[in-house]
Amino acid sequence: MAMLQQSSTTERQPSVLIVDDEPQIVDFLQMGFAYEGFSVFAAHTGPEAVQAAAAHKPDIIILDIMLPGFDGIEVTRHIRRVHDTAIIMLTAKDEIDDRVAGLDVGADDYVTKPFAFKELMARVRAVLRRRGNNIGDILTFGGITLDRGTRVVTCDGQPIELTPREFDLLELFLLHPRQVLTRDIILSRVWGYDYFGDDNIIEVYIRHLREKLHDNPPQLLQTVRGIGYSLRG
Amino acid sequence: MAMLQQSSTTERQPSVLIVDDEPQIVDFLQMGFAYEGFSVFAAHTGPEAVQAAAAHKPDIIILDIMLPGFDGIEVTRHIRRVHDTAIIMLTAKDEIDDRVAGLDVGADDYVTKPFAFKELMARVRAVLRRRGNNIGDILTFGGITLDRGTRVVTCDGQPIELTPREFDLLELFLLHPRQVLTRDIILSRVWGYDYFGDDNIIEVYIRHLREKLHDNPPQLLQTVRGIGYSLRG
DNA sequence: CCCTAGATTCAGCGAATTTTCAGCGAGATT
DNA sequence: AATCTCGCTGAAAATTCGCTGAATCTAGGG
Repeated sequence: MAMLQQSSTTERQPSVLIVDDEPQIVDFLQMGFAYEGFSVFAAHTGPEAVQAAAAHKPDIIILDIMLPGFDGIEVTRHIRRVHDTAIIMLTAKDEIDDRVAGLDVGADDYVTKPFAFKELMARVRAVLRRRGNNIGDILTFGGITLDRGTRVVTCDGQPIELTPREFDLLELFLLHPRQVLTRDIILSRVWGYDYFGDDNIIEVYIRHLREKLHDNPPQLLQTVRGIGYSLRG
Repeated sequence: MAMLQQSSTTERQPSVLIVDDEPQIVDFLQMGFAYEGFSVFAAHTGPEAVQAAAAHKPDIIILDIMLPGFDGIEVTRHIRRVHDTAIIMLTAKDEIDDRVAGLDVGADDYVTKPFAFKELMARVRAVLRRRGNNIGDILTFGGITLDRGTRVVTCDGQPIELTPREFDLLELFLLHPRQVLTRDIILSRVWGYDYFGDDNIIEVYIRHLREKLHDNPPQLLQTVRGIGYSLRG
């Protein structure tokens, strides 16, 4: 899959430390967070995690509660002793008892495996927001403002009502302004990698956005014939 | 001196200024206050504190009495000369003599280190309440008032009877006004991490709240289709 | 044991949203 | 200019989603 470059207009890059002994999970999360504009650190064991937390002081830590030898609860205790980083725990469904302990120790939230990345991300934002760190919560470009917390979108100061799909699509463009997003990428990011429908759906939704953003003739959302679309000033 | 308080119809986030030269303490408090819904400012030195107090006019200041160079007592004098902000002093156990001086200068209360955050928070609420500013204990938004201490809720001045679940749900929304709360987050915050029931339960309780708050058609508790709900003006 | 308040489940309805589709027209290619 | 590709458009069809009213379940108090 093609790589996307993160917008350089973002204020500060938030950072995340991912701790899990399963490489698959780490990879999966790494891609997701990188895509969302986080700088990503990873650790596979408890001691590594504690060390990485101290070294990098990430904004948030995603921590599997089940780590061999030195589990998530221990790790949380160690980290919290030194630095107050936001922590979200990952737990399997059948480790419910562990969750309670996790929250007692001071995790800010927990997510049960299996989970959708989107949900994890929503919780990450909620936790960061609660701690007064609403990094990357508001996206702006050329008169458009999109608030991921309140889901309010404005165009030249006027609030705009968007459906969920429209919102996701616009969010994608705002995350990558000026870049040309191919149809493939748009489909997989907004409709999911397992979408098998007609790709005319993109044209339909681009039209909806253009209408609602009064982008006629198209200036903001430009067509790149044969490739895809691009958000320009 | 009249407090510079905003109109009571506005939902207002209480604010706190934390002044300590130990980053660990600052971080610890920051986390706690943010979690309790305060907006948090921090300063590490006396001059910084005076400046921040003037700039942000926080509802309350948590002030370590021992600051290098320019100590808490000086800071209190400076601040009090300009603005009548509530102040709680932090003192180490072996600086007890300082307490007297601290209270003379006009701190509203003091807490000795080490302390439990819960205790500090209780004193903060007490001080704010004593000053007729029971922010943080009482959540309000758009005509709704919710007292976390007495669990009394009023809507446009009229008391409203809520069941425990209804109360918890409304409290969650009042803690995050304007934010869109996803169904997942609502479920886990109000029903707990181990709730695996039907998520239609949320709709049922939203309906109850809307009825009791006379929110019909829905304005306060708005549906965000496909995502969740949001408390708006 | 019954009664009650509260919590939860459930199925059907209607509206909002998503998806499909066929025809049209602008650009590109020859 | 003829042809072809690809994106645009309007509208219909399919689907999802939240709302509702009522039934069921549960725990606690009399």
